[in-house]
This record gives sequence, C-alpha cells and structure tokens, in this order.
Amino acid sequence: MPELPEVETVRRQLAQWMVGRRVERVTVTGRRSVRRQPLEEFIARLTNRTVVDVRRWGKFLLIDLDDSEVLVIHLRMSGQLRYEPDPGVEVERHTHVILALGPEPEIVELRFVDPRTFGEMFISEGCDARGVPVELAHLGRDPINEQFTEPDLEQLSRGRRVAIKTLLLDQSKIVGIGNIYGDEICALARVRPTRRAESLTKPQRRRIVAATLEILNEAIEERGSSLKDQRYRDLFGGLGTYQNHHRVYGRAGLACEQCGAQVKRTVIGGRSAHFCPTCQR
DNA sequence: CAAATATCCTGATAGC
DNA sequence: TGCTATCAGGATATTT
Repeated sequence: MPELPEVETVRRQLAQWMVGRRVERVTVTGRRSVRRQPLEEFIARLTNRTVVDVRRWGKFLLIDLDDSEVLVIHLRMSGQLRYEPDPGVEVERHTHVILALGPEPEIVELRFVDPRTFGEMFISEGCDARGVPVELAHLGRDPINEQFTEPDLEQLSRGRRVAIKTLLLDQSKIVGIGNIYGDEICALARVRPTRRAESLTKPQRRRIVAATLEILNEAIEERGSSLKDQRYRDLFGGLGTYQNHHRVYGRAGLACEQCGAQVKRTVIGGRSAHFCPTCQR
C-alpha cells in the first residue's frame, strides 16, 4: 500500500534521527523479511555500521552506511517501520526485524512490522552511477528525484497498447506510483485510466506529467494516504491525511466534486480503478 | 516480444 | 454468534 508519498514521509522521518546513529544489534525473527541473502551475512554487514544518509528510490528506502553499503527496505503491501525510543516496550505482533541503534548506552529501536510478509530488507551489493543499488537497476525514473517531462512520457508510451494507468504503475518505466495515485493522477489530468498509452495526445501527456508532479507533491505535504482498512502509519504512528483529498480513489458511487456525476469503478490489469466518466475522456 | 495472469500472505469485511 | 469466501494491491515469476 505505501506508495511514493508514504515512503517519502517515512524517509524524512528516518533521516531526522537515524543519521549518525550506529547499528549495535540486528534481530531477525521473520525469515521471509530477509530472503535475498543468508541471514548471517545480512546481520554481519549491518552490525556496527553508522547511518550516513537516508534516501528513496520509488517505493524503496535506501539507508546509506558508512562503508558505502546500502540497507534497502521495501514495505510492499503491509510493511511498517516504527521508531521505538524505549526498547523495553513490548514488541507487537508481526514484528520481523529490529535494529538496535546507538551509540551505547542510549539505545533506540527501528522495528519492521509486516503482517503479510511481502516486504523485505537486504544489503545491496553496491550502487550504480545514479546512486541506485544494482539490484534495482531495472527500475525506471523517479518523478520526484529526477526530471519527468512530456517527451519522457511520449517515449515511454510509444507502441504501448496498455492502459495509461498500467503504464503509470509499471515500475520499470516510472517508479513510485501505485494504485491510489495512478487513479488520482488520471483524474487530475482528466484522462480516462483505460485509455491506451500510445493513443494519448500531446496535451493529454502534458496534463498527465503535470498531474503526476502535483499529486505526488500534494500527497507528500499531507504525509500520504491512510485508508480505513489498509492502516498506513508513519514512523511515529501518525496517520496521513491525503485520503481526505482523493478525487476518485475509493469514491465509487459518490458524486464527482467537479461535475456531480457518479464516480465509477472498473478493473484494469486485475486492479480496481476509479474515474469520473464525465470529467475523464 | 508484450501483455495477462498467478503468486506470495494476513486481516478486514461481507454474506449466510 | 461464528463460519467461510472474498478482497485489498506491491513486485516478480510464469503463462498466454
């Protein structure tokens, strides 16, 4: 569930207190959360490292360590990171990884909680020229960290018969957009999400690019979206407020704020999609 | 080759 | 009340 705005919110919070702290102990109780490399190797490469920076690429968190290695974290559907200043506080259900951060003796903890265990952590083999871990080299451009322009979208859309929403969600093309923001971007751009990417006009592409930047930045300002069921919470347990600004997502059957028509729900690529049939052509 | 579908997993919710 | 079925949707592997 966490998409770019939620991950960026957590990144900023992590950067606030984690930089300069040293990893004193690593406790892994859920094997599935560390699955790309042997557990002993993960722990060995992380222990005694000091955090020098916290970055983000799409929905991935990148925690830079003092030996130039990178701790990569993806929350996937249900993962949450929790800041716990008191290690004595009981560990909640579905906590799979705990980093005890010093320097001693004032230990604070970073806890990784993930009921569905889709999320993961690993230590990267190193970064490429863009600063992206080599394991993530297949990922597309980040619309917030890098430029994203109409010619970029034209190039990505060429010959693509898929729905524009599917293209927006394709992490090998553009990173960070998930189901919620894909719908919201199409709504603000006044383009129907089912529209084939290759058939878009230049003005429509311009509107989609502008809407991408506007929606993501607005959502970051609101610290992301916390839905009723999916329980996104930030590092300090706070809720996002962007759900109060959704134009279409989760609003099927309700009136469009712009025109009063009923917002429709359909399925694109096996996922729910929401749009206003009047505003989005 | 692109596009569609299956897979991982738990918790919330709908329906009986 | 309590059971089962369905849905939620991130990335990746597999099938079409």
